Amino acid sequence: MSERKVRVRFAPSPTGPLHMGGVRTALFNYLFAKKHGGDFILRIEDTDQNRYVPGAEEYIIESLTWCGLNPVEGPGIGGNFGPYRQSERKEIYKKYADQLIESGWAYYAFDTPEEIETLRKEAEAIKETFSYGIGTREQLNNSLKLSAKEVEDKIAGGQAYVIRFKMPEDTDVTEEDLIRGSVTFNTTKSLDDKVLFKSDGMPTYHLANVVDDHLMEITHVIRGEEWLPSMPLHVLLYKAFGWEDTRPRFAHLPLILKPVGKGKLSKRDGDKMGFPVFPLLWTDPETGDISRGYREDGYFPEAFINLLALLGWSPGNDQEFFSIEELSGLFSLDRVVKSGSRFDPEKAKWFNKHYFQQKEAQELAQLFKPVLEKKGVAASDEKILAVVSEVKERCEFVTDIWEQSSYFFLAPESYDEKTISKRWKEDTPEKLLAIADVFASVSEWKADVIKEAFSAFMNEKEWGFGVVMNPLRLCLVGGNMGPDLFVICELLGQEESIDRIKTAIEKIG
RNA sequence: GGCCCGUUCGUCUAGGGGUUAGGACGCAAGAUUUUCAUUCUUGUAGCAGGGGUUCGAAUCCCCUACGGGCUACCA
Repeated sequence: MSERKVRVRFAPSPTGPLHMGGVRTALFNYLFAKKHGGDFILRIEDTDQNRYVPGAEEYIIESLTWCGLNPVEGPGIGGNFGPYRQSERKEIYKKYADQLIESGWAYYAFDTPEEIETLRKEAEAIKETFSYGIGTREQLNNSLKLSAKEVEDKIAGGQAYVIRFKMPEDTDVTEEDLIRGSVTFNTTKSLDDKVLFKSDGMPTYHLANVVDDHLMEITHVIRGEEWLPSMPLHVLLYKAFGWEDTRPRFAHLPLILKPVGKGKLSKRDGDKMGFPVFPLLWTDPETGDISRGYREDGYFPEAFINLLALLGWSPGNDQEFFSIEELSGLFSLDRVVKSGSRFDPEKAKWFNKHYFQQKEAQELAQLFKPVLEKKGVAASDEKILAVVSEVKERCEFVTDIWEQSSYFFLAPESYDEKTISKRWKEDTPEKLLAIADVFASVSEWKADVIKEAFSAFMNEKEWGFGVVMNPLRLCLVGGNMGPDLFVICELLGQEESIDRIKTAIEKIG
């Protein structure tokens, strides 16, 4: 078993957009595969036809692509173990279910959903929980109780049935989870007879997952903690099939929790607190509801991956920034924490800021151009690059650039009230007019030249720099923000700078 | 309710018998920037509680509390 090539799979179900927790599961699978020179496989678990959501599968694939988590096998990619959509493997499962019936590990059950619902309600009424399994199955409508002839007749007669796993009694199932260590479940205490094969001819997750993992030669099942309770069922299923020698090992990842309050991270949290919980923007095909995405919110995929990697895993030292290649070399399951991690949107932003600052102004300028176009602003590439270079360090996202730089492209329409009341004195207009004259006399419109002329004039007049520069900034920018004032002047151009001074004096008075 | 998993600063985490319990985000203060932001420096704050084991527990064991997950012909 140890010499087998590592093969792991990410197996989402296309019931909606992929949650960031799902992306992290994909990431950890991917990293584990890379670390061990193995294969990362995508398998679509669409055995529930009722929950199929159009576009979800495409969304999943696009998300993985954006993150750089490319499977080597999967739908649309191919591979020697396909098909990779469970709905297309439908014929495969029945024979395995039958095999379990023959070997006595499973049985037919004819109870209707309504009958079971009634049982459940009755149990609830006396504050108990109905469980189909040890202790109740002998009283129910199934092949354990019925004669072989009765069962045959029912099936021949077209009566709907389900195939259930026959949970062995009072057995301790112990499994070494790669993250949590030894975990034990007692069958009688905690396991019921799960449906393996549904009346619609499709397998349930439990059967399909075990059969496919076996057939696809999966060596490690790395999935969310919500699957931990069904691990003993899966272990028993491998045993029932006689696949124990080649069966995968399990690793259950801790969950990602809400930033505040109780429970695991959900779509609602993002809406409420203003951060994305999905990698990409998603429009619900039924309701038209829009969920924001990391990509559309301006996150870089490398930042998204980096922050996800550190949610539940750490390298054991103080390093915070990792490329996906680095992660691939460093990752190991025994450094995954056991406890759930609360998601911190603030730290997520900080990660993006790091990658943003890391980028060359040239690249950022390219990303900023479409924003300008959308605003209907025309500017030369040289100017855009110069502006981006100047404001870059005050931004965390590409989307911040406009907020920090709009005044380079558009003259201010209003002036910050607080700055006016604080900086605009009675003699301010006359001083600024004098400065405008100085500006007009500058022969070479360069930041250092302007500064020199300005300083010489200021010294001559013995005016305080602060009392002039702050209102001057207000005229040019509209507020008290931005880079060096003379750099702003240079980028604005001589005429525009002077115009803005005059306009501001008119408007503010 | 039952079963299972977990618990180190507000948050993410390091630390696995002897540590001044380390780092990061956030927050606060100072420096620099004649603005704002950046940057830098410093500070802030934690082993859930109780019992053991031990010369010595954040570290090992038990109990309690709390948190989380599961409990479908959903994945």
